[in-house]
Amino acid sequence: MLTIGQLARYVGVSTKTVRVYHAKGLLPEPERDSSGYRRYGAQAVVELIRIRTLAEAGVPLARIRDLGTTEDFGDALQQIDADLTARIRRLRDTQRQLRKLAAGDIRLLPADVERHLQELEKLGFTARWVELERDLWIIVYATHPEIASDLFRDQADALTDPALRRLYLAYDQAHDLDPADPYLDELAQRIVDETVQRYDDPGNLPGQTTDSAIPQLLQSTVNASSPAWLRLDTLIRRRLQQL
Amino acid sequence: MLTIGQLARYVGVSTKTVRVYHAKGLLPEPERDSSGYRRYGAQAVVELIRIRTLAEAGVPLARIRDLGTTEDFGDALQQIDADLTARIRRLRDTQRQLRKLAAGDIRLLPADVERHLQELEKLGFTARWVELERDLWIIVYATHPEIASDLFRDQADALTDPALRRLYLAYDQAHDLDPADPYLDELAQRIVDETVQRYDDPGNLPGQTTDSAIPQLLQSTVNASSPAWLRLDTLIRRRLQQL
DNA sequence: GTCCAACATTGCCCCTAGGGCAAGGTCAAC
DNA sequence: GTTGACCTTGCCCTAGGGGCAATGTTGGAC
Repeated sequence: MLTIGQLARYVGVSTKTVRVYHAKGLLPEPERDSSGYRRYGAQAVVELIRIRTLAEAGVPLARIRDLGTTEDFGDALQQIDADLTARIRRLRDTQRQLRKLAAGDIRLLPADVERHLQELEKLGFTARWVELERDLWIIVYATHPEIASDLFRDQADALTDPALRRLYLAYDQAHDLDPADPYLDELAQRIVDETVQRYDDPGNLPGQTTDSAIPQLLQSTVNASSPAWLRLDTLIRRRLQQL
Repeated sequence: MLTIGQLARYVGVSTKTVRVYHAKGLLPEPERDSSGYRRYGAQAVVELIRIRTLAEAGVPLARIRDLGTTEDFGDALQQIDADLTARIRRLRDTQRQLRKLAAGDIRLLPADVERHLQELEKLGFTARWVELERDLWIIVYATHPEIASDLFRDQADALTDPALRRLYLAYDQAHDLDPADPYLDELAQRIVDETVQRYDDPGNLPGQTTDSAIPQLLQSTVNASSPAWLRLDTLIRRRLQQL
Protein backbone atom coordinates (compact mmCIF):
# COMPACT_ATOMS: atom_id res chain seq x y z
CA MET A 1 0.00 0.00 0.00
CA LEU A 2 1.25 3.44 -0.92
CA THR A 3 1.80 6.45 1.29
CA ILE A 4 0.67 9.84 0.10
CA GLY A 5 4.20 10.80 -0.89
CA GLN A 6 4.67 7.71 -3.00
CA LEU A 7 1.33 8.16 -4.69
CA ALA A 8 2.14 11.79 -5.42
CA ARG A 9 5.60 11.00 -6.82
CA TYR A 10 4.35 8.35 -9.19
CA VAL A 11 1.82 10.67 -10.72
CA GLY A 12 4.12 13.68 -10.54
CA VAL A 13 2.23 15.97 -8.20
CA SER A 14 2.85 17.26 -4.68
CA THR A 15 1.39 15.70 -1.56
CA LYS A 16 -0.40 18.96 -1.01
CA THR A 17 -2.19 18.55 -4.28
CA VAL A 18 -3.40 15.12 -3.26
CA ARG A 19 -4.70 16.49 0.03
CA VAL A 20 -6.46 19.33 -1.76
CA TYR A 21 -8.17 16.79 -3.98
CA HIS A 22 -9.34 14.93 -0.89
CA ALA A 23 -10.61 18.14 0.67
CA LYS A 24 -12.53 19.02 -2.50
CA GLY A 25 -14.04 15.60 -2.79
CA LEU A 26 -12.32 14.66 -6.03
CA LEU A 27 -10.44 11.72 -4.65
CA PRO A 28 -12.00 9.60 -1.89
CA GLU A 29 -10.12 9.56 1.41
CA PRO A 30 -8.43 6.17 1.71
CA GLU A 31 -8.16 4.04 4.83
CA ARG A 32 -5.64 5.10 7.45
CA ASP A 33 -3.05 2.75 8.89
CA SER A 34 -2.48 2.36 12.63
CA SER A 35 -0.50 5.59 12.80
CA GLY A 36 -3.06 7.64 10.95
CA TYR A 37 -1.20 7.72 7.61
CA ARG A 38 -3.29 7.51 4.47
CA ARG A 39 -2.74 4.24 2.62
CA TYR A 40 -3.55 4.07 -1.08
CA GLY A 41 -4.20 1.19 -3.41
CA ALA A 42 -3.38 0.99 -7.08
CA GLN A 43 -6.82 2.23 -8.00
CA ALA A 44 -5.95 5.62 -6.52
CA VAL A 45 -3.04 5.97 -8.96
CA VAL A 46 -5.31 5.47 -11.91
CA GLU A 47 -7.91 7.82 -10.54
CA LEU A 48 -5.32 10.48 -9.78
CA ILE A 49 -3.98 10.30 -13.31
CA ARG A 50 -7.49 10.76 -14.63
CA ILE A 51 -7.95 13.84 -12.45
CA ARG A 52 -4.62 15.33 -13.48
CA THR A 53 -5.34 14.79 -17.15
CA LEU A 54 -8.55 16.75 -16.83
CA ALA A 55 -7.01 19.40 -14.58
CA GLU A 56 -4.18 19.96 -17.04
CA ALA A 57 -6.76 20.39 -19.74
CA GLY A 58 -7.97 23.35 -17.70
CA VAL A 59 -11.12 21.79 -16.29
CA PRO A 60 -11.94 23.37 -12.89
CA LEU A 61 -11.67 20.95 -10.01
CA ALA A 62 -15.32 21.40 -9.09
CA ARG A 63 -16.34 20.30 -12.56
CA ILE A 64 -14.01 17.31 -12.50
CA ARG A 65 -15.74 16.23 -9.31
CA ASP A 66 -19.19 16.45 -10.85
CA LEU A 67 -18.02 14.76 -14.02
CA GLY A 68 -17.93 11.43 -12.27
CA THR A 69 -21.64 11.52 -11.59
CA THR A 70 -22.62 12.82 -15.00
CA GLU A 71 -24.12 10.27 -17.36
CA ASP A 72 -22.94 11.90 -20.57
CA PHE A 73 -19.29 11.77 -19.69
CA GLY A 74 -18.40 11.51 -23.36
CA ASP A 75 -20.18 14.74 -24.26
CA ALA A 76 -18.34 16.57 -21.52
CA LEU A 77 -15.02 15.23 -22.73
CA GLN A 78 -15.77 16.33 -26.24
CA GLN A 79 -16.54 19.82 -24.95
CA ILE A 80 -13.28 19.87 -23.01
CA ASP A 81 -11.41 18.72 -26.07
CA ALA A 82 -12.89 21.54 -28.11
CA ASP A 83 -11.99 24.08 -25.44
CA LEU A 84 -8.48 22.75 -25.48
CA THR A 85 -8.25 23.18 -29.22
CA ALA A 86 -9.44 26.75 -28.88
CA ARG A 87 -6.91 27.44 -26.17
CA ILE A 88 -4.11 26.10 -28.30
CA ARG A 89 -5.18 28.27 -31.19
CA ARG A 90 -5.32 31.37 -28.98
CA LEU A 91 -1.87 30.65 -27.65
CA ARG A 92 -0.56 30.48 -31.18
CA ASP A 93 -2.19 33.82 -31.95
CA THR A 94 -0.55 35.23 -28.87
CA GLN A 95 2.75 33.86 -30.06
CA ARG A 96 2.35 35.61 -33.40
CA GLN A 97 1.57 38.85 -31.61
CA LEU A 98 4.52 38.33 -29.34
CA ARG A 99 6.84 37.94 -32.27
CA LYS A 100 5.59 41.16 -33.75
CA LEU A 101 6.38 42.76 -30.42
CA ALA A 102 9.85 41.26 -30.46
CA ALA A 103 10.46 42.53 -33.96
CA GLY A 104 9.58 46.02 -32.77
CA ASP A 105 6.70 45.78 -35.16
CA ILE A 106 4.21 47.41 -32.87
CA ARG A 107 5.38 50.83 -33.84
CA LEU A 108 3.18 53.60 -32.69
CA LEU A 109 2.39 54.79 -36.18
CA PRO A 110 3.31 53.90 -39.76
CA ALA A 111 5.70 56.28 -41.44
CA ASP A 112 3.07 57.70 -43.81
CA VAL A 113 0.87 58.71 -40.89
CA GLU A 114 3.80 60.48 -39.26
CA ARG A 115 4.46 62.31 -42.52
CA HIS A 116 0.83 63.28 -42.73
CA LEU A 117 0.93 64.73 -39.23
CA GLN A 118 3.99 66.81 -40.02
CA GLU A 119 2.21 68.01 -43.10
CA LEU A 120 -0.71 69.20 -40.99
CA GLU A 121 1.39 71.69 -39.07
CA LYS A 122 2.67 73.17 -42.30
CA LEU A 123 -0.92 73.50 -43.53
CA GLY A 124 -1.70 75.74 -40.59
CA PHE A 125 -3.33 73.39 -38.12
CA THR A 126 -2.63 74.12 -34.46
CA ALA A 127 -0.29 71.94 -32.42
CA ARG A 128 -3.31 70.97 -30.32
CA TRP A 129 -5.12 69.60 -33.36
CA VAL A 130 -2.08 67.68 -34.55
CA GLU A 131 -1.71 66.19 -31.09
CA LEU A 132 -5.32 65.07 -31.09
CA GLU A 133 -4.98 63.56 -34.55
CA ARG A 134 -1.86 61.77 -33.46
CA ASP A 135 -3.56 60.18 -30.44
CA LEU A 136 -6.51 59.31 -32.60
CA TRP A 137 -4.44 57.38 -35.13
CA ILE A 138 -2.44 55.64 -32.46
CA ILE A 139 -5.64 54.29 -30.98
CA VAL A 140 -7.07 53.28 -34.31
CA TYR A 141 -3.91 51.47 -35.37
CA ALA A 142 -3.51 49.76 -32.01
CA THR A 143 -7.07 48.55 -31.68
CA HIS A 144 -8.20 48.03 -35.28
CA PRO A 145 -5.13 47.51 -37.42
CA GLU A 146 -7.16 45.84 -40.18
CA ILE A 147 -9.20 48.92 -41.05
CA ALA A 148 -6.85 51.65 -39.86
CA SER A 149 -5.02 52.09 -43.12
CA ASP A 150 -8.24 52.41 -45.11
CA LEU A 151 -9.54 55.03 -42.74
CA PHE A 152 -6.28 56.87 -42.85
CA ARG A 153 -6.04 56.92 -46.63
CA ASP A 154 -9.54 58.30 -46.84
CA GLN A 155 -8.75 60.99 -44.35
CA ALA A 156 -5.48 61.97 -45.98
CA ASP A 157 -7.22 62.07 -49.33
CA ALA A 158 -9.90 64.36 -47.95
CA LEU A 159 -7.26 66.93 -47.04
CA THR A 160 -6.12 67.24 -50.64
CA ASP A 161 -9.44 68.92 -51.36
CA PRO A 162 -8.86 72.62 -50.59
CA ALA A 163 -12.51 73.22 -49.62
CA LEU A 164 -12.49 70.39 -47.12
CA ARG A 165 -9.12 71.48 -45.81
CA ARG A 166 -10.50 74.94 -45.10
CA LEU A 167 -13.38 73.36 -43.21
CA TYR A 168 -11.06 71.29 -41.06
CA LEU A 169 -8.98 74.34 -40.35
CA ALA A 170 -12.12 76.18 -39.32
CA TYR A 171 -13.04 73.29 -37.03
CA ASP A 172 -9.61 73.55 -35.47
CA GLN A 173 -9.91 77.29 -35.00
CA ALA A 174 -13.37 77.00 -33.44
CA HIS A 175 -11.84 75.41 -30.36
CA ASP A 176 -11.92 78.55 -28.25
CA LEU A 177 -15.17 80.07 -29.43
CA ASP A 178 -18.18 80.59 -27.20
CA PRO A 179 -20.41 77.51 -27.61
CA ALA A 180 -23.34 79.84 -28.26
CA ASP A 181 -21.61 81.63 -31.15
CA PRO A 182 -23.97 81.47 -34.21
CA TYR A 183 -20.90 80.98 -36.41
CA LEU A 184 -20.88 77.39 -35.17
CA ASP A 185 -24.29 76.84 -36.77
CA GLU A 186 -23.04 78.07 -40.08
CA LEU A 187 -19.87 76.00 -39.87
CA ALA A 188 -21.85 72.89 -39.00
CA GLN A 189 -24.04 73.38 -42.03
CA ARG A 190 -21.06 73.78 -44.35
CA ILE A 191 -19.43 70.68 -42.94
CA VAL A 192 -22.57 68.65 -43.45
CA ASP A 193 -22.91 69.88 -46.99
CA GLU A 194 -19.34 69.01 -47.89
CA THR A 195 -19.51 65.65 -46.18
CA VAL A 196 -22.66 64.62 -47.98
CA GLN A 197 -21.16 65.74 -51.24
CA ARG A 198 -17.99 63.79 -50.66
CA TYR A 199 -19.63 60.54 -49.72
CA ASP A 200 -22.83 60.79 -51.80
CA ASP A 201 -24.77 58.80 -49.24
CA PRO A 202 -24.46 59.64 -45.53
CA GLY A 203 -24.47 55.90 -44.84
CA ASN A 204 -21.08 55.73 -46.51
CA LEU A 205 -19.30 57.83 -43.96
CA PRO A 206 -16.04 56.11 -43.24
CA GLY A 207 -16.00 54.13 -40.05
CA GLN A 208 -19.74 54.03 -39.76
CA THR A 209 -19.92 50.89 -41.83
CA THR A 210 -17.81 49.01 -39.30
CA ASP A 211 -19.54 47.61 -36.25
CA SER A 212 -17.01 49.10 -33.90
CA ALA A 213 -17.42 51.97 -31.54
CA ILE A 214 -14.36 53.76 -32.86
CA PRO A 215 -16.01 56.77 -34.43
CA GLN A 216 -17.99 57.51 -31.31
CA LEU A 217 -14.97 57.08 -29.17
CA LEU A 218 -12.86 59.36 -31.26
CA GLN A 219 -15.51 61.99 -31.45
CA SER A 220 -16.11 62.03 -27.72
CA THR A 221 -12.39 62.23 -27.22
CA VAL A 222 -12.23 65.26 -29.41
CA ASN A 223 -15.30 66.88 -27.90
CA ALA A 224 -13.99 66.63 -24.40
CA SER A 225 -11.36 69.28 -25.00
CA SER A 226 -13.65 72.17 -25.91
CA PRO A 227 -17.25 73.24 -25.28
CA ALA A 228 -17.38 74.81 -28.72
CA TRP A 229 -16.32 71.56 -30.37
CA LEU A 230 -18.90 69.67 -28.36
CA ARG A 231 -21.55 72.07 -29.61
CA LEU A 232 -20.30 71.77 -33.17
CA ASP A 233 -20.46 67.99 -32.99
CA THR A 234 -23.99 68.07 -31.60
CA LEU A 235 -25.12 70.33 -34.44
CA ILE A 236 -23.49 68.17 -37.11
CA ARG A 237 -24.99 64.97 -35.76
CA ARG A 238 -28.43 66.49 -35.56
CA ARG A 239 -28.32 67.56 -39.18
CA LEU A 240 -26.90 64.32 -40.46
CA GLN A 241 -29.66 62.42 -38.71
CA GLN A 242 -32.29 64.58 -40.33
CA LEU A 243 -31.10 63.64 -43.81
CA MET B 1 -9.01 61.66 -23.52
CA LEU B 2 -10.30 58.22 -22.63
CA THR B 3 -12.06 57.09 -19.49
CA ILE B 4 -11.04 53.80 -17.93
CA GLY B 5 -14.06 52.05 -19.41
CA GLN B 6 -13.25 53.19 -22.92
CA LEU B 7 -9.64 52.24 -22.60
CA ALA B 8 -10.63 48.82 -21.31
CA ARG B 9 -13.18 48.21 -24.07
CA TYR B 10 -10.79 49.08 -26.86
CA VAL B 11 -8.24 46.62 -25.64
CA GLY B 12 -10.82 44.04 -24.60
CA VAL B 13 -10.26 43.82 -20.86
CA SER B 14 -12.31 44.81 -17.82
CA THR B 15 -11.89 48.07 -15.94
CA LYS B 16 -10.89 45.99 -12.95
CA THR B 17 -8.00 44.59 -14.90
CA VAL B 18 -6.78 48.09 -15.71
CA ARG B 19 -7.02 49.11 -12.06
CA VAL B 20 -5.12 46.01 -11.02
CA TYR B 21 -2.37 46.90 -13.45
CA HIS B 22 -2.17 50.33 -11.88
CA ALA B 23 -2.01 48.85 -8.40
CA LYS B 24 0.78 46.48 -9.46
CA GLY B 25 2.74 49.22 -11.10
CA LEU B 26 2.48 47.83 -14.62
CA LEU B 27 0.67 50.77 -16.05
CA PRO B 28 1.36 54.28 -14.72
CA GLU B 29 -1.57 56.05 -13.09
CA PRO B 30 -2.78 58.73 -15.50
CA GLU B 31 -3.89 62.24 -14.65
CA ARG B 32 -7.31 62.67 -13.09
CA ASP B 33 -9.91 65.09 -14.42
CA SER B 34 -11.76 67.56 -12.19
CA SER B 35 -14.12 64.88 -10.91
CA GLY B 36 -11.36 62.43 -10.07
CA TYR B 37 -11.84 60.20 -13.11
CA ARG B 38 -8.75 58.71 -14.68
CA ARG B 39 -8.07 60.14 -18.14
CA TYR B 40 -5.92 58.19 -20.56
CA GLY B 41 -4.05 59.18 -23.66
CA ALA B 42 -3.42 57.08 -26.72
CA GLN B 43 -0.10 55.95 -25.36
CA ALA B 44 -1.92 54.00 -22.66
CA VAL B 45 -3.77 51.97 -25.29
CA VAL B 46 -0.53 50.88 -26.86
CA GLU B 47 1.04 50.11 -23.53
CA LEU B 48 -1.99 48.15 -22.38
CA ILE B 49 -1.91 46.04 -25.53
CA ARG B 50 1.73 45.30 -24.89
CA ILE B 51 0.94 44.18 -21.35
CA ARG B 52 -1.95 42.01 -22.46
CA THR B 53 0.13 40.34 -25.13
CA LEU B 54 2.69 39.34 -22.56
CA ALA B 55 0.09 38.38 -19.96
CA GLU B 56 -1.72 36.16 -22.43
CA ALA B 57 1.57 34.50 -23.17
CA GLY B 58 1.54 33.47 -19.52
CA VAL B 59 4.13 35.91 -18.25
CA PRO B 60 3.42 36.74 -14.59
CA LEU B 61 2.46 40.35 -14.04
CA ALA B 62 5.38 40.94 -11.70
CA ARG B 63 7.76 39.90 -14.45
CA ILE B 64 6.04 42.06 -17.04
CA ARG B 65 6.59 45.00 -14.73
CA ASP B 66 10.30 44.28 -14.39
CA LEU B 67 10.65 43.63 -18.10
CA GLY B 68 10.41 47.34 -18.80
CA THR B 69 13.56 48.04 -16.84
CA THR B 70 15.51 45.12 -18.24
CA GLU B 71 18.08 45.98 -20.84
CA ASP B 72 17.98 42.66 -22.68
CA PHE B 73 14.32 42.86 -23.51
CA GLY B 74 14.84 40.81 -26.64
CA ASP B 75 16.37 37.91 -24.75
CA ALA B 76 13.45 37.86 -22.38
CA LEU B 77 11.00 37.81 -25.26
CA GLN B 78 12.82 34.92 -26.84
CA GLN B 79 12.61 33.03 -23.57
CA ILE B 80 8.90 33.74 -23.32
CA ASP B 81 8.41 32.59 -26.87
CA ALA B 82 10.15 29.32 -26.11
CA ASP B 83 8.03 28.81 -22.99
CA LEU B 84 4.97 29.42 -25.08
CA THR B 85 6.01 26.79 -27.56
CA ALA B 86 6.54 24.33 -24.73
CA ARG B 87 3.16 25.13 -23.27
CA ILE B 88 1.47 24.53 -26.58
CA ARG B 89 3.20 21.19 -26.92
CA ARG B 90 2.16 20.15 -23.44
CA LEU B 91 -1.40 21.11 -24.13
CA ARG B 92 -1.34 18.92 -27.21
CA ASP B 93 0.02 16.04 -25.12
CA THR B 94 -2.78 16.58 -22.66
CA GLN B 95 -5.22 16.52 -25.52
CA ARG B 96 -3.87 13.18 -26.72
CA GLN B 97 -4.17 11.80 -23.21
CA LEU B 98 -7.67 13.17 -22.96
CA ARG B 99 -8.71 11.44 -26.13
CA LYS B 100 -7.40 8.17 -24.81
CA LEU B 101 -9.51 8.77 -21.74
CA ALA B 102 -12.55 9.48 -23.90
CA ALA B 103 -11.99 6.28 -25.85
CA GLY B 104 -12.02 4.37 -22.58
CA ASP B 105 -8.45 3.49 -23.40
CA ILE B 106 -7.16 3.88 -19.88
CA ARG B 107 -8.26 0.42 -18.95
CA LEU B 108 -6.87 -0.82 -15.72
CA LEU B 109 -4.97 -3.68 -17.25
CA PRO B 110 -4.46 -5.20 -20.68
CA ALA B 111 -6.22 -8.49 -21.28
CA ASP B 112 -3.02 -10.56 -21.24
CA VAL B 113 -2.12 -9.29 -17.80
CA GLU B 114 -5.56 -10.24 -16.53
CA ARG B 115 -5.10 -13.71 -18.02
CA HIS B 116 -1.72 -14.00 -16.38
CA LEU B 117 -3.20 -13.12 -12.99
CA GLN B 118 -5.88 -15.76 -13.32
CA GLU B 119 -3.17 -18.22 -14.25
CA LEU B 120 -1.32 -17.43 -11.03
CA GLU B 121 -4.13 -18.69 -8.84
CA LYS B 122 -4.22 -21.95 -10.73
CA LEU B 123 -0.48 -22.30 -10.23
CA GLY B 124 -0.97 -22.26 -6.46
CA PHE B 125 -0.24 -18.64 -5.56
CA THR B 126 -2.30 -17.26 -2.70
CA ALA B 127 -5.09 -14.74 -3.31
CA ARG B 128 -3.01 -12.24 -1.35
CA TRP B 129 -0.12 -12.60 -3.77
CA VAL B 130 -2.34 -12.27 -6.79
CA GLU B 131 -3.88 -9.16 -5.31
CA LEU B 132 -0.46 -7.60 -4.79
CA GLU B 133 0.62 -8.49 -8.31
CA ARG B 134 -2.55 -6.96 -9.65
CA ASP B 135 -2.02 -3.65 -7.86
CA LEU B 136 1.58 -3.69 -8.94
CA TRP B 137 0.76 -3.98 -12.61
CA ILE B 138 -1.98 -1.40 -12.41
CA ILE B 139 0.54 1.08 -11.07
CA VAL B 140 3.18 0.19 -13.60
CA TYR B 141 0.78 0.48 -16.53
CA ALA B 142 -0.69 3.74 -15.26
CA THR B 143 2.57 5.49 -14.52
CA HIS B 144 4.98 4.03 -17.07
CA PRO B 145 2.95 2.67 -19.96
CA GLU B 146 5.94 2.78 -22.29
CA ILE B 147 7.94 0.16 -20.41
CA ALA B 148 5.13 -1.71 -18.69
CA SER B 149 4.62 -4.29 -21.42
CA ASP B 150 8.31 -5.14 -21.59
CA LEU B 151 8.47 -5.62 -17.86
CA PHE B 152 5.36 -7.72 -17.91
CA ARG B 153 6.53 -10.00 -20.69
CA ASP B 154 9.76 -10.62 -18.86
CA GLN B 155 7.93 -11.46 -15.68
CA ALA B 156 5.42 -13.74 -17.38
CA ASP B 157 8.26 -15.47 -19.16
CA ALA B 158 10.09 -16.05 -15.90
CA LEU B 159 7.15 -18.01 -14.58
CA THR B 160 7.37 -20.53 -17.38
CA ASP B 161 10.62 -21.73 -15.81
CA PRO B 162 9.59 -24.34 -13.20
CA ALA B 163 12.52 -23.61 -10.94
CA LEU B 164 11.78 -19.90 -10.83
CA ARG B 165 8.11 -20.62 -10.35
CA ARG B 166 8.89 -22.71 -7.28
CA LEU B 167 10.96 -19.86 -5.89
CA TYR B 168 8.15 -17.36 -6.34
CA LEU B 169 5.76 -19.76 -4.68
CA ALA B 170 8.14 -20.12 -1.79
CA TYR B 171 8.35 -16.32 -1.55
CA ASP B 172 4.58 -16.19 -1.41
CA GLN B 173 4.42 -18.89 1.29
CA ALA B 174 7.08 -17.16 3.41
CA HIS B 175 4.64 -14.37 4.19
CA ASP B 176 3.70 -15.69 7.64
CA LEU B 177 7.07 -17.01 8.76
CA ASP B 178 8.99 -15.64 11.71
CA PRO B 179 11.41 -13.01 10.30
CA ALA B 180 14.22 -14.75 12.20
CA ASP B 181 13.58 -18.13 10.59
CA PRO B 182 16.89 -19.34 9.06
CA TYR B 183 14.91 -20.74 6.15
CA LEU B 184 14.67 -17.18 4.89
CA ASP B 185 18.45 -17.05 4.52
CA GLU B 186 18.42 -20.16 2.45
CA LEU B 187 15.57 -18.93 0.31
CA ALA B 188 17.27 -15.60 -0.27
CA GLN B 189 20.40 -17.37 -1.44
CA ARG B 190 18.48 -19.54 -3.88
CA ILE B 191 16.66 -16.53 -5.26
CA VAL B 192 19.90 -14.65 -5.78
CA ASP B 193 21.43 -17.65 -7.53
CA GLU B 194 18.53 -18.06 -9.89
CA THR B 195 18.30 -14.35 -10.60
CA VAL B 196 21.94 -14.06 -11.46
CA GLN B 197 21.65 -17.08 -13.68
CA ARG B 198 18.63 -15.73 -15.47
CA TYR B 199 20.04 -12.31 -16.19
CA ASP B 200 23.78 -13.18 -16.45
CA ASP B 201 24.74 -9.79 -15.16
CA PRO B 202 23.06 -8.35 -12.07
CA GLY B 203 23.06 -4.98 -13.82
CA ASN B 204 20.52 -6.37 -16.23
CA LEU B 205 17.80 -6.87 -13.67
CA PRO B 206 14.62 -5.66 -15.24
CA GLY B 207 13.52 -2.25 -14.12
CA GLN B 208 16.91 -1.32 -12.72
CA THR B 209 18.06 -0.01 -16.04
CA THR B 210 15.33 2.57 -16.07
CA ASP B 211 15.88 5.75 -14.15
CA SER B 212 12.54 5.49 -12.42
CA ALA B 213 11.83 4.60 -8.85
CA ILE B 214 9.35 1.90 -9.77
CA PRO B 215 11.22 -1.15 -8.54
CA GLN B 216 11.87 0.41 -5.17
CA LEU B 217 8.29 1.47 -4.91
CA LEU B 218 6.94 -1.90 -5.76
CA GLN B 219 9.28 -3.65 -3.41
CA SER B 220 8.46 -1.43 -0.49
CA THR B 221 4.81 -1.93 -1.23
CA VAL B 222 5.29 -5.65 -1.06
CA ASN B 223 7.47 -5.52 2.03
CA ALA B 224 4.95 -3.54 4.00
CA SER B 225 2.59 -6.48 4.26
CA SER B 226 4.86 -8.90 6.10
CA PRO B 227 7.89 -8.78 8.40
CA ALA B 228 9.19 -12.00 6.88
CA TRP B 229 9.03 -10.55 3.37
CA LEU B 230 10.79 -7.43 4.57
CA ARG B 231 13.56 -9.59 5.99
CA LEU B 232 13.75 -11.61 2.80
CA ASP B 233 14.09 -8.47 0.72
CA THR B 234 16.83 -7.14 2.96
CA LEU B 235 18.79 -10.37 2.62
CA ILE B 236 18.43 -10.47 -1.15
CA ARG B 237 19.52 -6.88 -1.58
CA ARG B 238 22.52 -7.37 0.63
CA ARG B 239 23.71 -10.34 -1.39
CA LEU B 240 23.09 -8.72 -4.75
CA GLN B 241 25.13 -5.72 -3.67
CA GLN B 242 28.03 -7.92 -2.68
CA LEU B 243 28.26 -9.42 -6.15
C1' DG C 1 19.16 1.61 22.19
C1' DT C 2 19.45 5.70 20.38
C1' DC C 3 19.89 8.98 16.84
C1' DC C 4 18.79 11.04 12.51
C1' DA C 5 16.66 12.11 8.25
C1' DA C 6 12.78 11.61 5.88
C1' DC C 7 8.36 11.06 5.95
C1' DA C 8 3.41 11.83 7.73
C1' DT C 9 -0.54 14.68 10.16
C1' DT C 10 -3.61 19.09 10.66
C1' DG C 11 -4.10 23.95 10.54
C1' DC C 12 -2.99 28.27 9.12
C1' DC C 13 -1.81 32.11 6.13
C1' DC C 14 -0.02 33.58 1.49
C1' DC C 15 -0.03 34.05 -3.57
C1' DT C 16 -1.96 35.38 -8.47
C1' DA C 17 -5.16 37.55 -11.56
C1' DG C 18 -8.86 39.21 -11.16
C1' DG C 19 -14.58 39.03 -10.15
C1' DG C 20 -18.18 41.02 -7.59
C1' DC C 21 -20.42 43.95 -4.46
C1' DA C 22 -21.18 48.05 -1.66
C1' DA C 23 -21.60 52.89 -0.96
C1' DG C 24 -20.98 56.65 -2.82
C1' DG C 25 -19.98 60.63 -6.73
C1' DT C 26 -20.64 62.09 -11.87
C1' DC C 27 -22.31 62.62 -16.51
C1' DA C 28 -25.49 63.10 -20.28
C1' DA C 29 -30.07 62.75 -21.98
C1' DC C 30 -34.85 63.33 -21.69
C1' DG D 1 -34.79 66.33 -11.75
C1' DT D 2 -34.73 61.82 -12.56
C1' DT D 3 -32.77 57.94 -14.77
C1' DG D 4 -29.20 54.93 -16.29
C1' DA D 5 -24.66 54.38 -17.24
C1' DC D 6 -20.54 55.58 -15.82
C1' DC D 7 -16.70 56.47 -12.27
C1' DT D 8 -14.36 56.13 -7.36
C1' DT D 9 -12.35 53.31 -3.30
C1' DG D 10 -12.52 49.42 -0.29
C1' DC D 11 -13.45 44.98 0.88
C1' DC D 12 -14.06 40.09 0.47
C1' DC D 13 -14.04 35.89 -2.62
C1' DT D 14 -12.33 32.48 -5.88
C1' DA D 15 -8.90 28.35 -7.70
C1' DG D 16 -4.99 25.68 -7.13
C1' DG D 17 -2.04 25.14 -4.67
C1' DG D 18 2.94 26.72 -1.76
C1' DG D 19 5.00 27.06 2.55
C1' DC D 20 5.13 27.28 7.35
C1' DA D 21 4.50 25.41 12.07
C1' DA D 22 4.07 21.97 15.57
C1' DT D 23 3.83 17.31 16.19
C1' DG D 24 4.07 12.22 15.41
C1' DT D 25 6.12 7.94 12.77
C1' DT D 26 9.26 5.23 10.39
C1' DG D 27 13.40 2.92 8.92
C1' DG D 28 18.15 2.46 8.72
C1' DA D 29 22.93 3.35 10.71
C1' DC D 30 25.87 3.39 14.45
